[in-house]
Amino acid sequence: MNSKPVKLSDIAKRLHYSTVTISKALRNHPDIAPSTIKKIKFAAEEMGYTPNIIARNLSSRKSNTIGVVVPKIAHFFFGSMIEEIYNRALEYNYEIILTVSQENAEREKKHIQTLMAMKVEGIIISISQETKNYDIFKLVEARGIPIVFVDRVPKIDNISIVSVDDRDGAFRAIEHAIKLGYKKIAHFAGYTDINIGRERYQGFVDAMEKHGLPINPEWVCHGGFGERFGYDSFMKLYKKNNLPDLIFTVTYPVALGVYSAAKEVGLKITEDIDIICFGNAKVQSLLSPPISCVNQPTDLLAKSAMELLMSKIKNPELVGINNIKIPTELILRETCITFNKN
Amino acid sequence: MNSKPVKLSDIAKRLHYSTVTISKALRNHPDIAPSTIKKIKFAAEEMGYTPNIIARNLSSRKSNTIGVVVPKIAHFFFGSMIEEIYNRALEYNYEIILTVSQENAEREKKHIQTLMAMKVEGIIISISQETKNYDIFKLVEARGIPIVFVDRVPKIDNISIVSVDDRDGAFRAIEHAIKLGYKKIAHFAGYTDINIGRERYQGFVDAMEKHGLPINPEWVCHGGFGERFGYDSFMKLYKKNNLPDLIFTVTYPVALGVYSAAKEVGLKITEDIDIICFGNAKVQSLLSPPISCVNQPTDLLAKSAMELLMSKIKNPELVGINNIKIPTELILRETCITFNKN
DNA sequence: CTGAAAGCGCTAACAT
DNA sequence: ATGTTAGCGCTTTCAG
Repeated sequence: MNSKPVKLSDIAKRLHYSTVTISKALRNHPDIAPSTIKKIKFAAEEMGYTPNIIARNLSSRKSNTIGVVVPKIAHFFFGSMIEEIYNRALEYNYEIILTVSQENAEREKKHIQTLMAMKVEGIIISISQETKNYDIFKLVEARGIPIVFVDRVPKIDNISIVSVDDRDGAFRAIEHAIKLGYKKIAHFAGYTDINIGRERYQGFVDAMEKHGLPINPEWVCHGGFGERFGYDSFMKLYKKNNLPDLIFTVTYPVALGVYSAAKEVGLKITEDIDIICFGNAKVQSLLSPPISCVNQPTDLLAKSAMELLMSKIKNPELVGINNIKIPTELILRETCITFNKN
Repeated sequence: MNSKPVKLSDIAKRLHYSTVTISKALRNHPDIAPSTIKKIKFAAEEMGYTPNIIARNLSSRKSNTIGVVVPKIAHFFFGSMIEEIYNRALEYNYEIILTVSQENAEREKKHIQTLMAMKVEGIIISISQETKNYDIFKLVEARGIPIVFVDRVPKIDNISIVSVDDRDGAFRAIEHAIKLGYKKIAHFAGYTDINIGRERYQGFVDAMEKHGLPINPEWVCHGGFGERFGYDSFMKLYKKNNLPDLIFTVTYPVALGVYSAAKEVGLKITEDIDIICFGNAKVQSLLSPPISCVNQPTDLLAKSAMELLMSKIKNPELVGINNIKIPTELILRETCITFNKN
């Protein structure tokens, strides 16, 4: 074992061709006669040739690779998006280098630098919840590397964005609740530094204002996008004996946190306190009660992001549409479907 | 914009050093005087130097990269494992190339070939549920590329494996159920071609036999590791009016499918039919009722796999321990905790 | 259709 | 402590 890899020159020697011919034949270059292509491919196969992609990339100045940066993996939303990005990449015949920031701005920056060093041809990124310095993104652009922001995007002009219509989605959820009769509505809002937090909060505000409802500052909580935040926020209000009738959470994990907390203190969701959230998950319908939500189609997000990135890679000059909004959909299950408080 | 990247020679020219000196300085090579290192690093930073990893890898014949192949991403078990692998890689200062087989043997093979072509220094893989031809794995070994199999492993001798003690875990779950009083126990077993299916099934059989319980062939279902399989299997038994008292599912997603199906036909879990599963998920405790399960510590699995792979990379000759069994843990929640049938 | 020459950007080995 | 030489394995001109 440990046979050293066969290279082009080995095949060339064996077949009495030049390495160039072998190289071209293996890539189906029209220069080469079909018959020789067949012969060469056969020999390559037989000899167990594996191309050295590193050498190829260096030589061709093309990596055929795109970089992806996400805050998390073990999270349904990102998991599905990544999966779909991988599926698309396969179609485009591109490799993916996936990196995970773990919601950490510094790691994120380091990953982006690595991706640049690896000469990725483009980047798809969903920024971390704590990213505030956008210099690195500008640097990427300055280097001429196309970058597409998905879902969580920085506030910079003239960048390519693929996102869900957060504001509208939140608005519709809240308006739906208000029409049901809800007035005491809380919003566990995450971070408003970042677009998804900001926009969803805005949608919430829009709906409340449109219907002349006051916003109770104590019921607008900030702090994160994960379960922990949902749990803590709920407990805070609970301990103050200041629970609303309905909680609108900025993400699905936050809602999960609320479920945990409610369960812990013995409060029944729907009867004692109702909930609706932004974001979806397959298991959501198995929660008890199944939660109603604003669905974000991850497949469409991923698909659009890939398409946009590819078109930017193909036509660096072309500007075109660079802010794609994917519509959301209000999925009603068993929460927030009737108002049954006092 | 689109300034072409600065390279070593650019810095060399500016500072009147050779490229070699620059190269060494940037890598903190002891050859270079600390003062020059500082000077060079400063200039590099100022000029916005980014190393070309592709060139570096080609030249040094070392990619500093390890390849990972998993069947799925949007699945709690794999998601957490991947996340942990990424965390570890960061510590070891290695890059990860993650690929997803989507439970497809052909894709898996293609990915492995790509990883080899990318000159990864090692591979961590959890094989697809339909992988039956193991030639490619032998080829990897023959090429001298260390490979570690995690959780889902092929049946080949003398390979490095990190897995949970599936048989024992399943045995304990079933024995627990039997002691509660359960006798009519079904097993939704997935595929027994693959180790996890085979071993868990064996554990089930062991426990049943030990306690002299008959195994009803109609209650041992095969077909997959996902929700669909759980749903379908349940429905099949339901329609035949042949439901057991307890279902033991081979994975967590399969249990999810059972929950869905039971809900759909109006059967209450625990009261009408009870369940326990292999595998865990964060949201599991939020299922209603929270499911009891055999927990597989993903962090430990990932950690051990990385450690094992790293030691194989460092010492290619060294054999040492190459079959690591991680113990499981029976987590009792609200299913399968009392026997309350007729 | 095929091949010879040159070089991608970097690093290892060996001078100096 | 710094530089010279050579080459990683491939692809891109450009000749023939």
